[in-house]
Amino acid sequence: MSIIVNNIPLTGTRADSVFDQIRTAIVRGDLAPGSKINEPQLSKHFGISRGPLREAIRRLEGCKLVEITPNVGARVVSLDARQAVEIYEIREVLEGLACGLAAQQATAQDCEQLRALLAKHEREIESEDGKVYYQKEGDLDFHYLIVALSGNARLFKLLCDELYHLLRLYRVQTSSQPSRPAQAFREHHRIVDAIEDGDAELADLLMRRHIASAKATLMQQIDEASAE
Amino acid sequence: MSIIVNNIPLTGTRADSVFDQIRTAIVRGDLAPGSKINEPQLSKHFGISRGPLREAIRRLEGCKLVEITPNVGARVVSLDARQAVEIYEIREVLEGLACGLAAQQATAQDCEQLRALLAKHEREIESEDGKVYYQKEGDLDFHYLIVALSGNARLFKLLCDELYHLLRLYRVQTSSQPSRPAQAFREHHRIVDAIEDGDAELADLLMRRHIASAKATLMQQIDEASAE
DNA sequence: ATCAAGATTATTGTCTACAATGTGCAGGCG
DNA sequence: CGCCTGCACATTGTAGACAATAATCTTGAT
Repeated sequence: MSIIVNNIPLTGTRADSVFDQIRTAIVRGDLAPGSKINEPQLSKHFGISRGPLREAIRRLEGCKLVEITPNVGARVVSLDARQAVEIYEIREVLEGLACGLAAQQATAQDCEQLRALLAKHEREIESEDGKVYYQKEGDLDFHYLIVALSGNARLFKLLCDELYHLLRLYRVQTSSQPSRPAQAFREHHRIVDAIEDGDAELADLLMRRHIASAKATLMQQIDEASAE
Repeated sequence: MSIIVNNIPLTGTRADSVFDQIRTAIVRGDLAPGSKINEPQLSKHFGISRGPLREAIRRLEGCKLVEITPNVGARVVSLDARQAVEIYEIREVLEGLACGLAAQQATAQDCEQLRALLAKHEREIESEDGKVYYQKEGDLDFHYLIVALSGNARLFKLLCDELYHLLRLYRVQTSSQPSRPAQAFREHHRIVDAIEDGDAELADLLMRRHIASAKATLMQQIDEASAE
């Protein structure tokens, strides 16, 4: 008899389930960055023993979401601005690559899907105060889809299973809300244009610029913070 | 009282030690790609219980060196040519980034170190049949140093703790020996030239080309193999 | 003879208990 | 008064035993 959550049967082990739950808790900010992970306490909270919990923690270490010190324990990672910039530098080139590959391989149907996604975002922006919503969820959708279209499975895992979680953690940690949604929306359209044209070089360039903008915004915030 | 091996005190836990040993065994080919990891057997071999061993395996999963199927077990990853190309695509842009950053930040002393490394490689090539040696060890040294000079710690970890191990695994798996050492040597020199000039854009470009050449060689081998 | 169903074995998943290490506090000494 | 020492506690690391699941083998029927 397997447990059912959200109509999805949990096929995995307890360790897998707890891994997911802790990861979500971390990226949502429920577990404060830098806070210590207490094994007896957490195992009691999830109703499992320390064995599977420790396995889950090791997997979280693989995702770079916790840092383990031997004989001391694990702590939730705390990203400073410098590290966030490092991640943006990496993301910039990786998503540029993904976008270029997507431009080479995307079918007409794929492009349609991209357009549909942008249209959906536009409706959301125009209706309710979608500005917050857009960059928070919609932006991610867009980037996910492009990376998926790249056809490079390892690239997808690297970006979607690791880097995006880390960036989300940073945003929650710093309570930074995404800015410039209107401009981002225009940039997204141009990126899709390039993909439709099969212009890999341009798609690469535009995506890099798109992310470089976000990086620049971040670095600007850092400068302002350090100025005062 | 801590155990001493090779004059280096083993500060970590048994799980850490076993993690290192298994990782080495995998990338050296001692554990065949695709082979199943038997927990009772391995734990007996290392003289530890299954608990720490399982933690080590979870960490190996984080490095992408093993794949775990719930209730079935872990297997050493087996990379096919397509996956190797995916890794090269990623490596290409990441090392391009690293090289560009290195060009921006390298001091005169850093450049000296790079030159010294190349000189050492040259001696090794000229003396014994260094052609094999060069690309096998020396090439890695060169790339390690450049990535270190980038100043991006996360990039260093990503490349040196993950991707390089995977590529080494692939080389062992396919028994592919590195080719074109002389050309690679020239390319290395030009890359250092660009770094010395602080020309980030050129350094980025040259490093990308350098790795793209290796990628092309790989893809050519794939084509030849599929042609017959 | 082949396939399927059941039983058996092996392996993974989990739990509990114990050992080893780190942490914090109290008391004594300079 | 401050600092060091040593004990007590908490937490992490490890081991072994048990439960659950998958893999294998046997057996029987068609």
